[in-house]
Amino acid sequence: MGKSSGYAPESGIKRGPWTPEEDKRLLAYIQLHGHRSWSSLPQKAGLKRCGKSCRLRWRNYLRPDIKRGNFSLHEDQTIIQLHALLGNRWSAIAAHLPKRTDNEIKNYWNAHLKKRLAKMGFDPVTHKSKAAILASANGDPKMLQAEARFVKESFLRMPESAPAVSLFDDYHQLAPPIVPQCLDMLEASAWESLISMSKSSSRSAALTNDINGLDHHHVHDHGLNMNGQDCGPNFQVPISDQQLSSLMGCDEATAPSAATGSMNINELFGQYCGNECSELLAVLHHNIGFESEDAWTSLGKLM
DNA sequence: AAGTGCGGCAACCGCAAAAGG
DNA sequence: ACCTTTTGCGGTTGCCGCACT
Repeated sequence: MGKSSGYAPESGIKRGPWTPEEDKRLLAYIQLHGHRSWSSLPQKAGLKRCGKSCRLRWRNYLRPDIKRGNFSLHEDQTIIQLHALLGNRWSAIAAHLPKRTDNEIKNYWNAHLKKRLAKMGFDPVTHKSKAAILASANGDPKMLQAEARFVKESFLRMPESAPAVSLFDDYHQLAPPIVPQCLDMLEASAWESLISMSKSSSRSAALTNDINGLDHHHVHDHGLNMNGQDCGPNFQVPISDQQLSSLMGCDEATAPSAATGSMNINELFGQYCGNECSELLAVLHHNIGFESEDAWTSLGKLM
């Protein structure tokens, strides 16, 4: 494993996978003496490893307070949120996920979450929808304006659900004073797409001004219909088959039909996320907080 | 059953920051 | 204040096992 494995006779230092015997020795030594100096530890413990390797093995595998195995939905959510805030600062992210190592989180991100976000049409680096990035690249002033407003709103938003451990104890030390208590990029990206889609709809031209005047909190809290009127959580958004197909990145012919020209918001998320993202849909459900279970039941049928 | 391709994960490397002399 | 050593972090690599042909 690793870049170079096996025994390096010239230095007497062993590399590669750890054997159970080595694990046992390392564990026994640390339990007895602690690990004050990794550089001298291998010799004292009778291991033909470098201190760095011993430290890594302890940190990522042998430590007693390590949870291994599948990540929970809540952990997924926390990682995505923290990554949106902190980027690839795995140790900082791991600090907020008890019993998970930075290495494990990094691997999990690269192997699973990154791909899942990409599949949903979000850029895993910026956590923005690819449609918005494209519009930004094209310099669409309306989109840029909307995006700026959206980011601002996201940052000013107060939390509805706390992450596994309060991340802002540390975060306050790194960031300017005005920071979000909980920035949910998933939600933000989803609403961003939704709003920009509504704004670009030919059928909703008359609404554009109305929607321009609304932020996603308003939408979240009240919902709005095609006329920009509050109408509860089951509000409809205008969407054409063409828009839906472009959103989903497939042919109009193969995309699910929007049929009536407007979709229930929950159905829209179902279409948008695809049928393979039930977990993320559940996260969205949790964060966005729709009260209508019926809508989510119908969404379940979609999947 | 054997071969091949791919994804997941453990472990390594290089660099930077912190600590110690 | 400077140099050396140690520790910590993020990126990358390569083995292993599973799925597919």
